[in-house]
Amino acid sequence: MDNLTMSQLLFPSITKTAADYEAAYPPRGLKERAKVTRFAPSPTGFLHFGSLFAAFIAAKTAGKDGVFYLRIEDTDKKREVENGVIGMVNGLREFGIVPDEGAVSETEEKGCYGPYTQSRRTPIYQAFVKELVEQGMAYPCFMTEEEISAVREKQEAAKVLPGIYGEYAIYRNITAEEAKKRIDNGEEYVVRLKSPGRPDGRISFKDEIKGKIEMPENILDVVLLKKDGTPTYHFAHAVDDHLMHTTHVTRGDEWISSVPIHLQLQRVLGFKPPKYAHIAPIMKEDAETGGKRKLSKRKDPEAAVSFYAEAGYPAGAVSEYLMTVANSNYEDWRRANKTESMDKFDFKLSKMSKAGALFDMVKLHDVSKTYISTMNAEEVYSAVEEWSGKYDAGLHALMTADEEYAKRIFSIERGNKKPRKDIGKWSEVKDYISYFYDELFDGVRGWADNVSKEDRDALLRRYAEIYDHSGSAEEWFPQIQELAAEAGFARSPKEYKQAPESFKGHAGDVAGVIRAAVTGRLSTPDLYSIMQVMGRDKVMERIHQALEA
RNA sequence: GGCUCCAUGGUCAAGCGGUUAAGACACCGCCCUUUCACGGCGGUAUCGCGGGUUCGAUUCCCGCUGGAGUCACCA
Repeated sequence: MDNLTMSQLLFPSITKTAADYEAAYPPRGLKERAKVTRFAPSPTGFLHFGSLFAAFIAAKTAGKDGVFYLRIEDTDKKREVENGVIGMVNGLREFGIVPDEGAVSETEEKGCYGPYTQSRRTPIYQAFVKELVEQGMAYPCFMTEEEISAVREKQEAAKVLPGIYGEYAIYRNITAEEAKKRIDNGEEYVVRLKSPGRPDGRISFKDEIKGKIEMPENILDVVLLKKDGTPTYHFAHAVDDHLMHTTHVTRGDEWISSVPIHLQLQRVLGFKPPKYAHIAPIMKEDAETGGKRKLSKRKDPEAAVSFYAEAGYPAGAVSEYLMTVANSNYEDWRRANKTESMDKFDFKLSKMSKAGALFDMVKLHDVSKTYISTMNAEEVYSAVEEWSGKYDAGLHALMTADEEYAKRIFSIERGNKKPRKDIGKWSEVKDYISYFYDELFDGVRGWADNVSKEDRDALLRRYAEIYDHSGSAEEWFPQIQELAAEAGFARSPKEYKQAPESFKGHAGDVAGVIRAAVTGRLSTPDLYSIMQVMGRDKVMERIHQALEA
């Protein structure tokens, strides 16, 4: 009877019961094995690469038959940031992650299992706590911060488990009368679980990624409701994931140690626990210690998802990388299914690695190169146009000034069966195509050292005379060979190798001279195509410039 | 410190009692080639240590070491 008095005292305005909410959140009518997952960030406005990874995993786990939703965990006002939700939603969408349900912006959401924003669910949590109080499973605790830290100090000195439990839980058996007196007196309190855990109890559960995990049972009287009536993460997790029918909780593995609390909460509340999949964090080599550590928002620019957008890594390429990290067999699948959508790949939580992988920027770059190599000129153009619009006004101006020209540049060695794998990120494009634009061209960067200056100049002068811009690709190379032969170079590498002493070099070296003059560099895509795109005037101009230099 | 997880090349990793210990990135070499790439072929390089169990351990068990996580009215 006292419990009932207590629950009324604590929650006089809560009229709905747990059963009411159970009825309001009926089971989802999903296919037999369909999974329900979620991504549940705090709306800090900062999308961490690790968070993106977690969201990615949750979305892939749900797949097309399941439901993936976005829940905003904003129970801590101190962490809140303006427009954090919309920032999060937009960040995810850039990477193709669009939740089936949940928050859409600060004020809107979609789906029938909401609200999906915890700050709007306070009465729900309180209804469940109220019920626990009625059952004598929860109680108000009036300890002050000072008292609690004094207890902790004592416990640490005595080398016993720190926290509020057993003899340290001094309000565990507080009467309704005393509670009323204190409340009337203006004292603040939290509501704690009256933990049924036994000191020597053990629990075990099967993690979908890590396998069987065994741990001591929870004996702490954890806080359910903070003094402002708002739930703690633990309690909100238990209630929300139950009501929203989450089947698989995917989250960072820093949560493993609180699983005993969660399991206990679910048991006390009469909920069936979800399956857990604890994801190992993406690590970073720490230059200072030489060891590994989590990718840090503070120290690592690449921890922010915005970093990749700025560098110009296509979101699709980042997703490809994420998937190779998540399921290493994805790479093999991708090689065998070059043009398939990633959605066709059978992602498995059980294939995830148990240990944290080191973030590999070099690998990302390679994945991105391969990804971009499959794009056609149109796609590359619009990506570069969009990227430069945001991050490189100079490049953007060139792109839009002559769209056709830019597209012809991007079409070189692209869209064929063996596409060139050159661009890794959009920020590389400017330098890569700089010689096509006089505004960007910075002169000859260096000559190959196997051709003397006299020979070079002679070659260039002669080439300027014979250059035929209207010639076809088939006619072009024989012309180079002809020029080579005239000047004492072999027509082919093979011919040169047979008698190196009788030649100055071979046709390739001659082409190299022309390439350096026209583009300023030793390494470019197919020269004939480049000259065709550039136009006769620019080609001749470059050759003459090189001669004068 | 207590509790917990993890441990194969420089990196990501396959492996699940017997293998020449896959594959990818990076690196090196060769081939192809008008250059650069792409591609093809090949190469360097890995089972942390010590005990068991076993005819036989990278694989199973224990210990050690190392790394990571967690011990809030933050998530």
